[in-house]
Amino acid sequence: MTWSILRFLRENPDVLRRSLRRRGLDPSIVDKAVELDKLWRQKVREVDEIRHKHNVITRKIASTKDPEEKKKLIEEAKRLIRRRQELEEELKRIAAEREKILLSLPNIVHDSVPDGFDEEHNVPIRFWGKPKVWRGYLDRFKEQTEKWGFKVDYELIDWKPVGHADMLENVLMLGNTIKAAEVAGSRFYYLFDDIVWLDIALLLYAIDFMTRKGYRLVLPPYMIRYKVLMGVIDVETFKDAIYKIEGEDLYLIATAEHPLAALYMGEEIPEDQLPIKLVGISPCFRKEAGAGNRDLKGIFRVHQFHKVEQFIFAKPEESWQLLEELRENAEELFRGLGLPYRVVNVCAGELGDVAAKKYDLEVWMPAQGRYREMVSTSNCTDWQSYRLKIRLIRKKDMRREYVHTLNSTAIASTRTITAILENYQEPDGTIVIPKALRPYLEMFPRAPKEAIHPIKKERVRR
RNA sequence: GCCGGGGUCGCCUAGCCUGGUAGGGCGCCGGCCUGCUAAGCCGGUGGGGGUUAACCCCGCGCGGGUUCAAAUCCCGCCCCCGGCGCCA
Repeated sequence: MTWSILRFLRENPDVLRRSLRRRGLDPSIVDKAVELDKLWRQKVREVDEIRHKHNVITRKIASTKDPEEKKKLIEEAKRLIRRRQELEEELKRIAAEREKILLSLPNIVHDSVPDGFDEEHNVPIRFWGKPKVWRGYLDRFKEQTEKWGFKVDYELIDWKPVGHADMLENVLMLGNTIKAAEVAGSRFYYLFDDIVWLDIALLLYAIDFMTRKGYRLVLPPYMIRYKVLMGVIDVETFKDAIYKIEGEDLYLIATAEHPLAALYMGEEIPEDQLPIKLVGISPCFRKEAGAGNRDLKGIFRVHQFHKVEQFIFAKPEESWQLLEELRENAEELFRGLGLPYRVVNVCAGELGDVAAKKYDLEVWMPAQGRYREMVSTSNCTDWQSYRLKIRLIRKKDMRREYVHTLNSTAIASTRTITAILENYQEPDGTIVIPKALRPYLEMFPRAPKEAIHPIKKERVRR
């Protein structure tokens, strides 16, 4: 048994208490868990003892010829069973309670994660690019850069860029969320023509990049079972994000991360096969139940989008280095797109139960005057693999350990489109297409090549 | 969806009819032996408890049931293979 949380629970529960406090959660749950684990072990001993007695008698019955003697032994066995059943019932109850509390424990926060309970406390660790800053947002910009001790070169602009939602719907007229709301509800959309090409080109760009890096391309199931879902997410995410298929034990995936993590569930991976690096492509379906009215306009926060996802199964001793690799891959993708970004080290209170550490990559949005999340990169250590029973076998002594799982966005289509709409906007409403995407548009005669132009009123067609 | 066959240790397989401590092969790990990496021999190779020793419990797709005793018999579910039906 090498699940990190259980090990600490028995050997050094203070580590767990500290981790929970840093997340802003009540550490007393650790005491309950320690108590239950002890009680469980004691009950296991009791039950095992009586099972042993019963087994001894049962074996004796098999080898006893004398019918009188046999009858006596069977009576004896029946008596033991009654006693055993009571104890087993008790054990079952305790085991279920223990299991429940163990599975409710969030991952152990890594030492390098900053303190804090909201995104104000996320710590920027790196800035890249030359953001376009509208004069009116200069103070805000400095608040998000210089306050953290970073001197970020920027381009001051006098015109205020149009927001991505207006750009899409009213300037380019290549999106229709009004009709989509009638048809499916808010946070849905119709996209047309050049924006669809852009969506496809972004996905191809990310797939091309990741597979060149040696990541294996995967198209996973878009629906998964409940038990798989519970292996990869916490209860909060479940409530906020997950759509259920009526009448079936199936749930729409919120990200390819979930079916990718489950690719090796219940399996044992020889350590020399690790790390296993995957790049998945899939639609993502999210309820956004906790979002309220945030980002209600446009396609920044929507119920469905396409995403290319990085995923790694790793040996524990390699996972922290691989987290940096995933982050670097995401950064390279966004540098390639020429979108100015910063990377933040997400604070303990904003991590979510699954991750031990998380980086967000946020792109500067000129029309909002804010850096907004485009990518999330997490090391989930053994939190998912314990639940999904994904282990590695050490070559030296055949010992089994839980693998570490890591995931990161490569490109999320609609969100990246919003970033392009604001960052590549010209004063006249033209959107210049990032050079990195052009190879993926060239092959299609009707796809845009260098720019997307505002549609003139008389040509509008929906 | 219906009918039939199947799911046993990392992989392959025996055991199931006829209930009585799950056996063999491969691979892997450790050791022995041989002047060499071959062959051979011995042990180990699922989970849990345990003074981590001895030992014990659990484990044959999952969950129930019958029985002193279930891989084995019965019921439900999941998955795989074949046939029929349906279908892009």
